[in-house]
Amino acid sequence: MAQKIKLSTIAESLGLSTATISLALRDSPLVASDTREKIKEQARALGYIYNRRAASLRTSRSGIIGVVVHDIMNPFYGEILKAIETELDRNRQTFILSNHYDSVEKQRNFIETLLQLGGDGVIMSPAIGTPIEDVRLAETNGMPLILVARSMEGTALPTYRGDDSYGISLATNHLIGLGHKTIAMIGGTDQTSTGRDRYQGYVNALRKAGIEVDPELRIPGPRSMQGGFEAAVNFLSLPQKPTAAVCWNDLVAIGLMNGIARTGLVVGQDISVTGYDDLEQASIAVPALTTVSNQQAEVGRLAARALLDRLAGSHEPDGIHLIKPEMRIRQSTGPHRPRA
Amino acid sequence: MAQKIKLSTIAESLGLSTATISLALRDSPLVASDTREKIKEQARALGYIYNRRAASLRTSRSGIIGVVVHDIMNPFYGEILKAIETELDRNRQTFILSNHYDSVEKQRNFIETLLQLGGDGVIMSPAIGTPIEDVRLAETNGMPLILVARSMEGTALPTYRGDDSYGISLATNHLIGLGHKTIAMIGGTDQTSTGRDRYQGYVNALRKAGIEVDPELRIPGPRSMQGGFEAAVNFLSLPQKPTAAVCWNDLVAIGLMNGIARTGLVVGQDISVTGYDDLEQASIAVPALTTVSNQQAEVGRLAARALLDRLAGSHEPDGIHLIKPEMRIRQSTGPHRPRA
DNA sequence: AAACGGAATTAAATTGTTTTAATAATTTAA
DNA sequence: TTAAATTATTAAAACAATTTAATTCCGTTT
Repeated sequence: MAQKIKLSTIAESLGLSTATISLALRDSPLVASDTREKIKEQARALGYIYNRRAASLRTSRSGIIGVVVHDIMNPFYGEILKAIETELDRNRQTFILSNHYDSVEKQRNFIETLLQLGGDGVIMSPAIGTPIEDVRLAETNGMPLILVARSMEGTALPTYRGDDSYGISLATNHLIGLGHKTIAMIGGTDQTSTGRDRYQGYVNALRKAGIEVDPELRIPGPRSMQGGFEAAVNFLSLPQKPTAAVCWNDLVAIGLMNGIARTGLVVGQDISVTGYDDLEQASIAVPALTTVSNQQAEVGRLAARALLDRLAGSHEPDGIHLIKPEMRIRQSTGPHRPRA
Repeated sequence: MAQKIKLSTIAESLGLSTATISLALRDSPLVASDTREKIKEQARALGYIYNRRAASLRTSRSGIIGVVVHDIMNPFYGEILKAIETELDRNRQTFILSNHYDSVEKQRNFIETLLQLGGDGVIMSPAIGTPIEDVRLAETNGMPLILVARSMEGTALPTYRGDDSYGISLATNHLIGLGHKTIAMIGGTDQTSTGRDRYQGYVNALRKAGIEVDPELRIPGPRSMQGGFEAAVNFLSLPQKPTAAVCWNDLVAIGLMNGIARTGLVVGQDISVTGYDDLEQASIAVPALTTVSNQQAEVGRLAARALLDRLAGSHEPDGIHLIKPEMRIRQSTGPHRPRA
C-alpha cells in the first residue's frame, strides 16, 4: 500500500525532472547514456509501473487492439485468434477479445467500449446483419477496421478470408470423382457471405459435372458438433438416399459421423463425409476426416499484419483477399456404393 | 475526421461548463433534470464518445478486468470463460483475455500489461510454477486477484475450483462398481494442484476398495485429444492388461477412445473409459462418454462474482472454495470383461 | 576573454475527465 | 423585505504522462 511510484517519484529521488525520466525510460538519445542507465536502475528498484492511460491520453495511442468474432470457443476462430495473438504479441500490442454470438448489439457495444478505451484498431468477423453505421462509427473515430473470415457487402474494407466457394468445390469434386451422384450439403446458414459462397461452390461443382442440383439435399443447421449430430437422422431418411455429405465444417462433419455411426452404418464405406477447416480434431476423428484446410493460421496472420501495417502508416489498397484452401484426403470418404 | 468531441465541445455548444456536462452524463442528481436531458440529447447528436482513459486517470478505476488461463481454445476453460464473461458483462466490466500456455513469463507480462492499463482486478488459473512474487506484484499495486480452476500453494488467495479428488474418485468408484480391477489413469501431469488432487482421488478410491495401486498404470501426458490418442498404444500394450481407464479429461478420453477404436476393440464393451469435465462433445462422442461434470459454469460464475464483490468493497474470507462435481453415466463404460 | 556550438536537462503546456469547494440563483421562512 | 435555506452551476485543482521550446552547462575556437 506504499504510495504510487510515478515519474515524479523517480525524478525527485534522483534530483532530475520528469521530462528526463520520461525520455530516458523510452531510450531517447536526448539523455546521456549514463544518466539513462541510472534512471532505469532506479525505476526498477522502486518498482515503477508505466501508466499507459496517462501516456495514451497525451499521445492518443493506446497499444490496444480489439478482436471480435462469433465465438472464441469455436476452434475455427480459435485457430485464427491464435495466429492473430502471435502476430500482435510480436509487436507488443495488447488485444481485447470478445464474442458477439452474431448479436449486432453485442458487437456494437464492443466497438463502443473499444473507442472509449482509445483502441488503435479492430479486427472483426462481422455479425450477421451488421449495419454499415457500426463500421462507420469506428472509422469516423479514427479506428481502422479489418475484416476476417467473413466479408461484408457494401464496404470496401480490407478483408481476409478463405476462398470458400473454391474450397467447397474441391470437396465436392473429390466426392464426384469417387463416383457419388447424390450428395447432400449439411449445416450452416445462407445468411452470411461465407454461407452463400459455400453453397455456391457446391452448386458450381455439381453443375460442372452435369449433376442436377436438388434443393432438398441442402440441410441447413447450427455450425456445431451438436448440429451435425442432430442432422444425421434427417440426412439418412432423405428419400433420395444420398451416399455422401459435404459438411459446413469439421465440427458438423464429426457430429454427423457420430450420428451415422450410432445407426451402425460405416462412414467411409457406406457413406462418405467431408469436413471443412481441417481442425486438429479432424485427423484424430474416427474415421479420420477428409476435409479442406482453410488455412486459418494464414488468414489470421495476414489480417493482423494488415492492421499493423495500417497503423504504421502504410496504406495498402482495400478489398477482399482470398486465401486458397487445400484438400486433405483421409478415411471418411470412399468409392460410391449404392445404399440398401 | 471532424475534430474530437469532448466534454468541453458539448459545454461550449450549450453555454455550460464541463463540470455540469460530466455530472449530467453520469446522471448526477446535482444537475437539474431538464438540463440533464438537454445535455444527453446534445451528446448523442454530436456523437460524443466517453474517454475512459481520461476518466480513469482521474478516478483510478478503469472498468477493466483481466482473465488469464492456460488456453482459451481448450473447451474446459472455454466454458469457465463463458460464465465469467456473462457475469462481468452484466456488471459492465470490460475484460481482457489471455493465454499463458503455462509460461510463467507470458503470465507475468500479462499482469504487467494489466497494471499499466490500470486493471481493476485479475482472475487467473495460475501457470505451473507461478512464483509468489508475481502474485505480490498484482497485490502490492492494488489489483485484487482471484484464482480459478487451479490453486496455488502458499497463498491464501480466494480460489474457486472443482473438487478434483472427489470427482475422480466418483469415476473410479463407478468403474470398480462395474467389476474392474485393473484401472489405468491416462493423461495430465502431477505438476499442478489439479494433477495431484486427481491422482489422489484415483488412489484413494482404489485403496478404499482394497485394490493395490500400481504406479505403472499411471500414464501421464498432454491434456489434449491428441494426447489421449497417442496414449492408446501404450495403454493397450501394458502387461497388466487393464480393462478400464480413468482419463484426465474428456478430450483425453475421446482421443483414447478413438485410438482404441482404431485397433478394433469396442469401448464400453471390451474396455471402459471415463472422462472428466462433461464437455458438449462428451454426449455426442461414439460411444457417448461416461464422465464427471466439473460444473465449469458454476466455477466461473462464482469466481467472477467473488472479484466483483471484492471490488465493491466487501471482503469475504479468502481460501479455497471447492465445487462438488457430479457423475454422468453413459455408454463408454460397461461391466468388466477379461481381455484376451 | 568573449563568442560560439553542441550536448544535456528542464519548464511548462497539453491530453480529457472528475471532484470539491465556492458561487450564483432561486425559493422559503421569518 | 430580508435572512436563511435550498438548488443549480462552475472554477480550478487534480490525475500521470509526453513534448516542444528554452535553458544551462560544457569545452572550443576566435
